[in-house]
Amino acid sequence: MDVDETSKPNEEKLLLVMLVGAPGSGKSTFCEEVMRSSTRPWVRVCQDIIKNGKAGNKAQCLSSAAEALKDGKNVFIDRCNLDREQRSGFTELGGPQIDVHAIVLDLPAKLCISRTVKRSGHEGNLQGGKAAAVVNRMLQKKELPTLSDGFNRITFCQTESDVKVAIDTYSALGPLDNLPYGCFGQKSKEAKVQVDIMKFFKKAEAPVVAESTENCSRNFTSQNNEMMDPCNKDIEIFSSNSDKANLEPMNVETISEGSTVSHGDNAFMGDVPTLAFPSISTSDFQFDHEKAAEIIVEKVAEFSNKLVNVRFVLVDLSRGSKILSLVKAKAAKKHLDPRKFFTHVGDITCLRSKGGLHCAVIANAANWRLKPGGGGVNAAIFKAAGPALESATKERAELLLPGNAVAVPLPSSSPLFTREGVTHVIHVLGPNMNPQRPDCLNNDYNKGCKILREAYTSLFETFASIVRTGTEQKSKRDADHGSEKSKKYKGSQDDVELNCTGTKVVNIDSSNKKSDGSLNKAWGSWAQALHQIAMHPEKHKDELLEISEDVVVLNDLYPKAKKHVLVLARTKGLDCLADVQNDHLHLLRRMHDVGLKWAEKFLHENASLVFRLGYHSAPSMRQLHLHVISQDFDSKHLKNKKHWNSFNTDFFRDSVAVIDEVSNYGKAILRDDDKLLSMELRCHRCRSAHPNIPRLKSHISSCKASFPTFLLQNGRLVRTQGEVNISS
DNA sequence: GTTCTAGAAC
DNA sequence: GTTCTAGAAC
Repeated sequence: MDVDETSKPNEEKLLLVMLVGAPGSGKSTFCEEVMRSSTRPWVRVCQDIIKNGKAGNKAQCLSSAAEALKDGKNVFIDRCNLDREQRSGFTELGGPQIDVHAIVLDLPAKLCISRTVKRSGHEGNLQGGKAAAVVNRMLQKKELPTLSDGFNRITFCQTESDVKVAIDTYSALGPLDNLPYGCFGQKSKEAKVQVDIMKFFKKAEAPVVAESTENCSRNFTSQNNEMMDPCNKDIEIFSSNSDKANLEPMNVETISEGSTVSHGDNAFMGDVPTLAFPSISTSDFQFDHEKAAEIIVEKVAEFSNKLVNVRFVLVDLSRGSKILSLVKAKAAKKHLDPRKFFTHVGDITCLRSKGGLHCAVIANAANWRLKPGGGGVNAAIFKAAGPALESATKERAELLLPGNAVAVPLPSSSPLFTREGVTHVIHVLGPNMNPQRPDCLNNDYNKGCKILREAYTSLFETFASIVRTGTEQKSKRDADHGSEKSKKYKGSQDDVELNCTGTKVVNIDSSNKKSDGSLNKAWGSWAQALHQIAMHPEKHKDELLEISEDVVVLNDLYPKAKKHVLVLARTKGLDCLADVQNDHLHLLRRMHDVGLKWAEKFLHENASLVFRLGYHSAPSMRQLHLHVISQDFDSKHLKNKKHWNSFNTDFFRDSVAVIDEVSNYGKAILRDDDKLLSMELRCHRCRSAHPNIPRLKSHISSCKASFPTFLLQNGRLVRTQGEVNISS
């Protein structure tokens, strides 16, 4: 308790009392209770109704408060006031005859949410699941008031009985009674945002219920509620204020074999999502250690600033490792927070069992084919993880380009999962300087450093995305998935093999087998429209925007955004992305150029649009077509989850990436996975999750967040100049 | 009661 | 791909 002696009793002073709390924390009730029994005259200034019963703004509240005080009334400021900005201005109303108090209703988020969701007809009109999202967002951004903000007295209430006491205190204040100055009500650690919010988002609830026994430790966020908010992940995780990271100090190298991470008094301390990673490219790939160490430290510094509540651990088997000592020295020099980044000597496959260090995510220095074996870390991880990792990897991707990373959720059958608590392995491929291996850069360190930076960026971003995604990445339940899948493609069960409706990521060996169309029986009658147009454009002149020898352009019949056109290849037998081979590179580039031209034309008409060009991994309509689609997704035709996810998950393959992959590997990487299309609905800008399509659409109609980094890279988005893309 | 999803038919 | 609709979710 921090009592200031300067308050004097028995002097007639007015009070300006600011309520601080999320919706549902009981601010209005507080005011009402006090006003009911107080002998002082009170005025409640409520932003939700200040404008003739409608919501007003802060300025109106300020002037209304000032007026009431001038009138000799005591004032409650009944609005959330959760951040400094919201509170600013009100303390200035205080003075010799006016004390300014704050009552912080810091009740459990769960309680606020359930109250807010339940209530109807509240003045702020925050109801239903949306309210849960709002409450969470507010609580994550909250900045508690301090005396230095200009308050004479602050009362913190963390329980309903605290609130009751405060109500009684203020109710009992007669006109001549004054309360002592200072801070009251012990404030413990920052309240955590409620995990229960997930219950408002159906999909997210499912894994918890259905897989709690099987997968309990996969959900590392269960011990870290702050990671769970699906509405505001970016703000939480990419927050730059790191004061939330209540991590215990942990010195570099204090964790070595046999040591145990202390759990301290912070419930989630022991389970801060941690990424263990080996040094990429310095072993078999013979990358220069000095340069690699520089890049590691640079990238860790960058990401540990961006990510709150996560840790990075560089792991190497040997104590005398050159790369470890280089990195340690550079990290110390750069004053990297040893709680967020440290090095560890030990086997990356036994971090918990032998090192006492729980890392939910480990990185693997993979090879481009994502195959086990070889040696070093790759062989060790595949061996330790068992065949489960191999099949799970196959399901996610079949090859990896240098500079890229791919996350693989580890099936619960894997020993790495059960023994070490590893939930994900992130395969990452760096540059290669070893002439014995593919893609040797021949000591071109300009290129090499660039790729290594990309590799770490991709690794850390993938890690961040796993942490953000929390429970949604659940392990594959091996048995039922495949059979389920074949049901979907009626009429084609017998040719599962090669066309783009095949079951999984396309097999590398399969790409050259098909092409004459004879194997392609998967297309229903309704799927032929584009094919017909491509074969006989002259019959469809009215519907077409452009006809040339190799492509035609048309408006999508059911546009999923304000602008949505298709660039349709006219090549016979080229039905989908899976059919694309090296020979089609020229066509792909041409389709991209035509698509760009149209995007630019639309941008000329409406500069606020943003376009993305790409292919569906498994299109519904026959005949290869490139989607050119504006990112507003403002369309009555966007009706269901599949519509959304087909444009906003990895199912959508950016044209630029496809061209890259085909030129490097002769084929495009496909993410033809039902799971992608049924993923929870997330805003493509701020990544917030939404329980259904109408809610999502209402959110995206006003979301102004900038696009996620990966979309800003490599020209994936097409927009008017001045809106800068990150080039990498 | 209304809203929303998801499966079947086309 | 869409439409229709039963029934689940709210």
